[in-house]
Parts: sequence; C-alpha cells; structure tokens
Amino acid sequence: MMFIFAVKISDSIKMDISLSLKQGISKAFQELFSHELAVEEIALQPTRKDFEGSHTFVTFPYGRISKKSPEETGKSIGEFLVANVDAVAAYNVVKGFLNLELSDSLWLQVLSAVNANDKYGVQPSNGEKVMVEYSSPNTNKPLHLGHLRNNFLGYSVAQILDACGYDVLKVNLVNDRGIHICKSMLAYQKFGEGETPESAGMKGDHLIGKYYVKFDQEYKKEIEGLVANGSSEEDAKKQAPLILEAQQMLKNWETGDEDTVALWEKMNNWVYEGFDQTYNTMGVSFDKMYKESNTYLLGKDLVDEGLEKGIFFKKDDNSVWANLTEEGLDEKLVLRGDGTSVYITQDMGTCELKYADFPFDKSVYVVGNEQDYHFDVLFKIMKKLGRSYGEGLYHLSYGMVDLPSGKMKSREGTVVDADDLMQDMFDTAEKHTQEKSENLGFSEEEAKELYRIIGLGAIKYFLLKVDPRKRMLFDPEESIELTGNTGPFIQYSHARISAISRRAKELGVNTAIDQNLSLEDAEKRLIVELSNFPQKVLQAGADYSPSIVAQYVYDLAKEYNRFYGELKIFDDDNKDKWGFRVALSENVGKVLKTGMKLLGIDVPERM
RNA sequence: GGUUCCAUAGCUCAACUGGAUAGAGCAACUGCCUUCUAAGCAGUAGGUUCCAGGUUCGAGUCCUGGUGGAAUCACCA
Repeated sequence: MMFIFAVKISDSIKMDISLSLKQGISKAFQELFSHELAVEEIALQPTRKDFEGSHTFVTFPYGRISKKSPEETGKSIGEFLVANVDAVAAYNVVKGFLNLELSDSLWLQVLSAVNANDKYGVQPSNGEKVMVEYSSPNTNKPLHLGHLRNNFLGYSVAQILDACGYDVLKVNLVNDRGIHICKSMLAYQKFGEGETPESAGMKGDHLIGKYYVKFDQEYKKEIEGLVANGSSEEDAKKQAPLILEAQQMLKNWETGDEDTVALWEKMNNWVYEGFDQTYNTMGVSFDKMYKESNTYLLGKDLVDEGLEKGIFFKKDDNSVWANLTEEGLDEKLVLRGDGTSVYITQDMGTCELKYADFPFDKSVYVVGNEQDYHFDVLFKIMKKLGRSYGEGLYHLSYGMVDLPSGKMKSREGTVVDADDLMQDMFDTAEKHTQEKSENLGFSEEEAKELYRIIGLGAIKYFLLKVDPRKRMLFDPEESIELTGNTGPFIQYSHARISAISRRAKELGVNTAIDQNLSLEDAEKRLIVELSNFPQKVLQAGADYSPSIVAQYVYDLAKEYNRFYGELKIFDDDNKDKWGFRVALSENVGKVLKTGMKLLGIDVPERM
C-alpha cells in the first residue's frame, strides 16, 4: 500500500513543506508502529548546516512507541518517507536525528513561487488594528542616542506589523508641558536676550536644550550659595529662587497666563522645527501626534468610574488609590488629594482616547525598561476597569544604551547627540566610499544620497540587530564599521546583485527558471534560506523584535556571498544555468530589499 | 531591603523557544582581485555558557540556592 503526498507550494512555502512532511511522519507512525500521532504534535527543526538535509525530525522521544532504538526509528521513518512522500529525495540518520533531504525539483518550485510573488514575505490584511506609540520626546532638549534606539525600533516594529497584515497607526505622544519645559523657558527669559535659532545659528531643539542646561547650572549655583549660608542641601533644592520661579511659571501656564503661554508656544515651535528636521534625517514618520498639553487633564472620569466600580478607594486626605495587592503589586496613587492628576491618571485617559480615535486590537508602547513598573500598573488598571482592549496593551520595553564610558547622563554632558551622531555616520560613509569605489559615475547629489543611505544603514542596523529587550553597548568605533555584520554589508550584497541584474540585461539572459536543473549545495542552501523569510517576519511581529529580521537578512546576505564566491553566474561551461542563477540572485535581492525596508533601511543599486 | 530583568570566545552579539560538535562579527594570523562590485570569500586560533545543586533520553535554555550587575519601589514624567 502506498501513500503519495504531493507538496503543494503556496505563498507560505515553509508551512506547506513542513505540513506535508508532518503528514507523512504521522502516516509513518500509523503504518509502521500502529500509533496515532497527530500532525500538531510533530515538531520539525531546521537541519544544522554541517549535516545533509533541510528538515530534521528528532526521534529520541518515540522509542517507547516504535520499540526500537532512536537510530532504527529514524531509519524506518526515513525509508517510509522516501517511498511515500514525493518531495523527500533522501534521508540520513545521525543518532536520534532523522535528516530529510528534499528533491531539487521541489526547491526549484519553491524558487518559482518566491519569484512569482512581488510581495513575498508580506501577509495580506488580517483585519486587525494596531497602534504603535514611539519616540515620545520632551520638548526641552534635543534627541540623543537613546531616542535613536527608540525611534528606529518603533518605526521598524510598525513596518513589521504592517507586513504581518495589521492595519498600523504610528503615533507620537509629545511631552510638551511640565516643569522641565518651564526650566528652559525661565532660563531663556532671564539669559536669552531675545536669541532665536536664526540669530544663534542653531537648530531650535538645540537652542532650547542650551537653556535647559543653563537653568541647571544657575540653579546649582544658587543651591551652593544657600548651603554656604547654612541651609541643608535638601532645603536649598526646594527653596532656591529659580526652582520656585519655575514652579510659579508652571502654575501660570496651567491657568493660561497669556505671556507664559505665548513664550511656551514660541519655544515649543522652535523645538518642533528642530525635531521635524531630525525625524526627517532619521527617516521615521508618524500618522498622528498627541501632545500632553492636550491630554494631561484626561483620566479623571476614569478615576470616577473606578471609584464607582469599587476598584479604587479614597484615603482620608481625599487622594484616590488603586489597590493592586491581589495582582501582586502595591497600592498606587491615581489622583492627588487636591484633585490634580499624576502621570498614570493621564496615561489612563490617553489610553482611552487612543482607543476612541483608533479602535485597536493591540496597542504597543515603545518605552524604555525603566518604566516597566509603570506600564505593569497601567495595564492592570485598564483591565480592572473592564476595558475590552486591555489584553491587547503591550509595553515594548527596551534596554538602555550604554557607552563604553558608562551610562549617558544629560547633566554631565556625556550624551551622544542624535544629529551629531548621524552626521558623523554620513561623513564616515563618505570617506570610506571615496576610498573604496572610485568611479560609480555619480553626480554630487547622487553621491550625497548614497552616503546618507549607507551612514544611516550602519547606525540603524547597529541599533536594531540586538534584541530590543537587552541592554546594549554603543561603541562609536564599532558602530561606524562598514564591514562584517553591519548594515552596509547587506547593502553591498544588494548592490552586487543589482550589478548582476544589469549584466544579465546586457547579455539578454532569459531568467525563466528551468525546473529540471540539478542544484549545487550553495544554490540549494540559498533557496532554503529564502523559504524561511515569511516565517521570520511573522515571528518578528509576534515578538515585536526587529532583531529577528536583522539577523535573517544578515544570514541571507552571508549565504549569498558564499554562493557568489563559490560559483560563477555567467559561466561559459554552464550556460543553461545562467537564467536560474540570475533569477536566484534577483530573488535574494528582492528579499534583502524587503527585509531591510522592514528595518527602515534603504538599499542602493550601486555602491 | 522588596520586586523585576540580565550574565555565552579578549570585545560586541546569535543560538529557530528543551535537541546534534554552542555560532557570527570585530580584533590576531594564512591564503584569494587579468575572471559577474575584495564594503567580499576560504581557512587557522579562540568556550568549564558566572558558581553549586536539581528535573530527563537530552539543559546555554526549565526549577532551587548562591555570586556579580542593572532598573524600579515619588502626591516626578
């Protein structure tokens, strides 16, 4: 009795193949061992590179069922699959590992399927909405290295979720009010002498940052003075005239004092102009902006609702608290005794506002891990309030970026400024490109654009290749590298493929994929790698982790370069393979381009 | 002190969620440009996966206890 399983190749190639194999294995258990093993229970893993094959089935756990050693179990299943599944060409067994080698014609079908799909790796709409909040800067200082990680992550996650089939809305919640803004405003008022970004020749955000620093310096002087006159340090911090003035300014702002609001608007607009420029350079964008000056009063109705529902309780001083002891947390203040809101009050309100604006299935907050506790509390409260969307709230908590010298401290001037850093990367890319590729025949403008693409690719890839959850080290020397596991390496691979494409056109190569070829190892491995792409994207989406895409794209580029070095594409002794190899190259190029786009990185046609 | 997270080659990071001999890059060393872009390729060397137990066919991965580091525990945001 024979069971022939034909593998049907659709867009989710990898799934199709492994499903067929699993069905075959299930059948094998039935026929050989009279045992029902459900397809869902069967796990396949990729074969390690040092062994023959592409799919591996581990037989250790099944000795009891087969009544045979792991090796014997593997052999009999392998035998069965070769006989009954047409895609399985051969097998080998090493200890308890059954490695399956699929036929060349199957891999050629796979390549054809990839080739036929312009949007390979991109899923059709799944009908779900997801909001991604990222960036969320304060308007009192320019963006720095930490913001770069945040922005690149947020943007990339949004791209990845979009490719996973979600309807994505990117939002930025700007912290444009509060005591820190007043500090910059006050210092400007006192020491600014009417300076403007134009007169100072500075970007607006940098100018405001200058006054934020100025405030801190003057404030420190006052504290020292007070301490010298006998105050305790603690008292001095509270009583220094500057801080009192800043606090008064905040009150004036809240009561809508005209002059204060006018100054606030003027300075914030300078900052926004500066930010726009930086975002533009970074290549990130938003679909919607929220400003805390509009949302900071929200959330009080939710406090009332919580009181009614008995989720919150009042203390003697009239302050309102959430009791989260049942959830393993503490009590948390949600409204001050004087009725004013705290951070979490407005976040509750903003959460509700976001849902009203865009009824999401998921809402992602890209915020550093120093706020883990805050979001834990926020999400638990929203769930307690019975919000249907509560389960979809997710804090993408990323680790801090350290410098070799340690932690970045804005007050100690050890921050790496975002604008400066990106400019450095462009300069390095320029220098390096001029040394490397003499004559690409670029106009000055094109050359500049190339430096931008390469420099930005380097810094983005550097920050995205690491698992977002992990704290990472930013070594300026290393980040500026353009060889090895870097963005430019992948961009270079793409440019190489473009060169192949151009050459193929010159030669008039027919790129139809001949289904009867026999494949070299390097060719097969490349196709196997290509077949993994859609699943990697889905996994990156499920884990909110661009690093999975970064790692994949690097592996693919590396595999391609091995192929490129090992085999000649326009090989005169092998003319029947020209079309296939060009098609293979172009599909690798296509996937590299798509993958890099998911990271927010462009790829050049030449470099 | 409580809670949470982290510890893998000299350095920076992986390891498909419990599978084979733990992999890449950088740094070091050896080869490869008259051949499709050498920002590349091939190779050498580098490991007690922080320590001690446990769970099982099998542990870098899971559980317990240590050690070291980070974050947080505000009527700041």
